[in-house]
Amino acid sequence: MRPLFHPALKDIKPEAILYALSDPERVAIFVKLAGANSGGTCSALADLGDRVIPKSSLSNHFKVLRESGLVLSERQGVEMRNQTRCTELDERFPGLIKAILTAYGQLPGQPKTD
Amino acid sequence: MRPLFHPALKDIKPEAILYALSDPERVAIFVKLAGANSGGTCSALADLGDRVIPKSSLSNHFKVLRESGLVLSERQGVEMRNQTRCTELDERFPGLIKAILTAYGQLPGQPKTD
DNA sequence: ATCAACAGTTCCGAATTTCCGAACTATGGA
DNA sequence: TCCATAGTTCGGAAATTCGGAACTGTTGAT
Repeated sequence: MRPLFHPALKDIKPEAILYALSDPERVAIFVKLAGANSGGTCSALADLGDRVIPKSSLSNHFKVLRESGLVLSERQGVEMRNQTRCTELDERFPGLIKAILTAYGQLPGQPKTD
Repeated sequence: MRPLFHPALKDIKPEAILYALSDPERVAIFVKLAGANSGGTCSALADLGDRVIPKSSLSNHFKVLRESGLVLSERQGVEMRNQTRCTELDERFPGLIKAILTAYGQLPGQPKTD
């Protein structure tokens, strides 16, 4: 297994962020991670309620999230610990993540007003 | 030629906005439109400096921008007048467009601090 | 040490999407 | 009417996405 790639903060591209978050499944995953109710493992995030994401697809989603700079993944024993890079990201792209999650009506702790 | 489709404000989906603006060429077009230095016609926006977008591709870009709700197009004689729907959009998704354009370092009248 | 179980990745083929040249359509002017 | 211009649609090659099956790496049990 080749080592997981994470871009340095300065190398994070807005187009990659927008692309990654233009898929509602990935948004759902990212939001759950940001909420951090789960342990941040992949399999804990597979269940979307209406559908269970196949694991190869899930692995792909995480790859996209990771390589866009949205998520940090590190192996911990047999499983993968994932966390968002929100704090860093907000430094590089102020307000971006918040505005996106708000648009999706998914900003944690903020009820949908829609 | 079938009539051009524009979504109603309430039907605009964040995923469509993000997808549309995850392509740097479309962002460049959108920024030029927002700046409105050009007349807003398609052909006036084809020249990106480093490359001229082929017209079928340009037409496709406008379709994506239009159907995502970012742009309003109306025929005026032989040409097409395009304008952004920024004001409406900011009502529906507060701060989103601004945050995205800032991330791209392309907010009109705002120099890149990068 | 070997084996089994499990989390996640990689491989690869089918289906979908993107890209763009060529053909086409609509409008206005000579 | 015929031509020029602005943009759309068509169609096929190339690239991307999706997901099942096979694989890898780690842990725990025997």
